[in-house]
Amino acid sequence: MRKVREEEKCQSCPSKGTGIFCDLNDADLDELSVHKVTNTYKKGQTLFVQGNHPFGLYCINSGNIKVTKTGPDGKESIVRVVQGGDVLGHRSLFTSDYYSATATAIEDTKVCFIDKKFILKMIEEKPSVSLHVINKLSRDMGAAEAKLSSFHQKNVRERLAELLLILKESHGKKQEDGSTLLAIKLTREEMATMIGTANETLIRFVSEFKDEGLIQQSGKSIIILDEERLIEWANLNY
Amino acid sequence: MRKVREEEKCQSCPSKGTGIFCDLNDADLDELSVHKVTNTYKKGQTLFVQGNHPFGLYCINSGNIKVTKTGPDGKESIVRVVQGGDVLGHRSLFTSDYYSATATAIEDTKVCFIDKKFILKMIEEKPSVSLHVINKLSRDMGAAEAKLSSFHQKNVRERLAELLLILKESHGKKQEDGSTLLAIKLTREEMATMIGTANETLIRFVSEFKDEGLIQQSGKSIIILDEERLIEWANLNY
DNA sequence: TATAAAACATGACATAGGTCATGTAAGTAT
DNA sequence: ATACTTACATGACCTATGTCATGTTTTATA
Repeated sequence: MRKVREEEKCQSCPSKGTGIFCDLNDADLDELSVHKVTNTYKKGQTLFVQGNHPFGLYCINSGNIKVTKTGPDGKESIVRVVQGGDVLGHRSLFTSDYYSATATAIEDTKVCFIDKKFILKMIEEKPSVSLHVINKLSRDMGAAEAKLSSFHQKNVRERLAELLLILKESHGKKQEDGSTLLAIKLTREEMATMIGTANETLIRFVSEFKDEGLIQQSGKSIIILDEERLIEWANLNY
Repeated sequence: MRKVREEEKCQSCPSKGTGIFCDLNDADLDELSVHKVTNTYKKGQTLFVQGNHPFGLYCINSGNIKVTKTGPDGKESIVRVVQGGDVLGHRSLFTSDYYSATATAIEDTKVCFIDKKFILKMIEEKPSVSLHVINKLSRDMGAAEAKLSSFHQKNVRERLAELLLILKESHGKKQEDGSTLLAIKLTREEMATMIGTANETLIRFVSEFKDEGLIQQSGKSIIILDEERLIEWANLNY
């Protein structure tokens, strides 16, 4: 068995408890450790590109990554954001299609890569892994369909409030003063593409929310001050 | 073992070859037959309702079913259409959430119901089943994300062209004269909610497409006359 | 530190498409 | 066959939001 440095073992992965491999025992994790390689990506670097052929699964150790689709005119939309503990590239892997989206690091990230053959073997042999994959896909699918109906049923202001609440769930860090810091650095342009609007429009509403004391900025990040009122504005489904 | 009428066995299901159970052997199918019940739903009847608790998996034998999300104001959006051979209700089942959408028959349908316990056992024991579920979810997810980016990158006319092409893939029946009948009866209202627009707006563009000779109507259904030009108008990603 | 390049911000203006009103056609039930 | 409901269709109008222009601030780079 290949020698794996202690700090590169899956056992010491900070995302160990949350990912699709969280139910594996030590022996299985050892085997997994051997069949993966760990890479780092700096902000702006791409993990894979729309149209290319998949050859394995990405397992995020740390850092945020955006998944974008590029239209025929070159316009980019963020369809999903993944973070430490998530897997990435599973969709195209299991349909053996080309990647239908591009994954780009939005900050420095550490990512493990597991080759296709091994992950498929894992799926076949370890029900817990496939159940976790199904679970992950189901959740992502739920989020995607929720966004879809929002497009039809909500205006930009409501969708922005909703986005901020979603980011709070996924990236929120509670501060001492009770407010919540969104630990993800997105440009306004990027946020705009997440809710399908123009960046000028998004900026206007962000400013409105600031003026109304719902949010505030800390450098590039956003702090949520008044979640209650944000929930009201979001006009959530229930 | 419970007695199952021959015509209710999964072996004689018209969707047998396409669904998530397509790789099972006769013995497994026999067991599955015992653990399911077959129901029929008339047009307009609901299989399950947003907010309710899931207790099993629906496996569509025949007929089209719409999956809708209802907003806080009561407005309905179709997020997906499922047809014979598809499964339904798997998402909420595996996340053990409440149903996040409502499923309604848009024509008379025949549907099998498999209880939760048994389907989870199946997933654990039959890797082929879980792989097919993963595959199905991955495809649905791909479709959902494609729609998401369309919302941002395309206008209503383009989205309508795209919708017609998608329906052609899923429900198209080639005619002798080379045209393609969409074998699904959707109201204009329903089509409108599928692409996130108002029904008046949708009707205008459908009329435009008719005037331009791209499509024609056969009662409630649509016939695609000129796919080539429709593809051009859809402005597809590739 | 200076300079270039992104990102943020705001005003002016244009327009796609939503809303409302009204009418016709086509199913569905009595 | 007649009434009634639901779907389709089209015009008039309005508004949310996209686009363009311009300026400022922040961040990256030489």
